[in-house]
Amino acid sequence: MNRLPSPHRPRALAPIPHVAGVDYDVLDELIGYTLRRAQVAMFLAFHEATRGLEITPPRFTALVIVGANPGIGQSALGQVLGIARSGAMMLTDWMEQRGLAERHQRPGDRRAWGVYLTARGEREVARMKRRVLAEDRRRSAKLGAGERRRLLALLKKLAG
Amino acid sequence: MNRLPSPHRPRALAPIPHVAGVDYDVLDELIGYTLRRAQVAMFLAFHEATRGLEITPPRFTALVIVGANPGIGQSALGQVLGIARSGAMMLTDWMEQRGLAERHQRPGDRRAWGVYLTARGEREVARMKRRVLAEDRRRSAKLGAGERRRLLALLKKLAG
DNA sequence: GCCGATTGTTATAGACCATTACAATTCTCC
DNA sequence: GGAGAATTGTAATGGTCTATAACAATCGGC
Repeated sequence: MNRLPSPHRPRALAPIPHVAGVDYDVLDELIGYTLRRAQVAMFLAFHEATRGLEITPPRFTALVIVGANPGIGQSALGQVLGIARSGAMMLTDWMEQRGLAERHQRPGDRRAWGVYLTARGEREVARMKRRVLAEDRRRSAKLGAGERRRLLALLKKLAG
Repeated sequence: MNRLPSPHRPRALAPIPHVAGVDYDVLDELIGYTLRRAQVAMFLAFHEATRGLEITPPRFTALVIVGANPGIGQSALGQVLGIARSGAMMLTDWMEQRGLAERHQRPGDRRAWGVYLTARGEREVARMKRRVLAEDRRRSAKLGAGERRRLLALLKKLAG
């Protein structure tokens, strides 16, 4: 089996299969279940693209958001990620320890810190974005370009 | 905030929002990210449908699979769910403790047990299925019937 | 009949994340 | 202008989920 260097192991190393001879009953009519199977499949694409990088989807998302919104506060970061403030803080700690981001005082407010990518962070995030996007496209190449666009639109409509 | 009776708490109580004024950069072009947002949204539908039932998506899936495939072994169950055998066993323990399923010897093989729904399990699972399906449809009603079908097809094609 | 594979099981450990509480600071509004 | 409410980041704690590893019993192929 495909072992990983213990920390930062993904939850699933293999896609959720559709086992032959098994009756899936109502599951195949549920958007929720089908969504999850597709998500696991695409998670593998992400894992492939970031192999050896000690990164996870939340970390990647945090890096991209900080890169595109320099000086964002940790509460706002948590809100965007859909996690609690304490979780956003741990992500920020991680980014800082890796030298990818820094906290800087913000002039207006002495409570809020404001997170910024470092120069090295900018470089690495740009590289990651290229790789993740390429792999996401490659893995979803089972769909044609039109289908891919339509899927994105449907998903966004669903997520509101 | 919306508190729940400590055990069996869902991971996310609120949808992942699209915060106004925030630049999402490449995220909005990633199937993986968009998929996750949609999945969280639909998870809330599930949570709504099973409120007060001490159930989770893996538990529900296990119950449905056992119901539709009586006598399935725990290894096969784990494979269908995409989890390790040990996890399938704990799910089976849970179903048994709740009186929803039972392990029975299977004639051919004295290693494998074979899981079956109890009469009460049959009843409860039927009820759950109705509720979950109804809520899944309700929550995805933002899409028209045709869009919903197309989304299902695209997701299945993606998950392979 | 023996060796490898498979099944269920148990124990352990780690990742992830929410909750709670706290101090510092800012905001509200009278 | 001042008191109380709200917000920010932080730290400590705990719970849930699930994989990993090791084990005994059993089966299958040769």
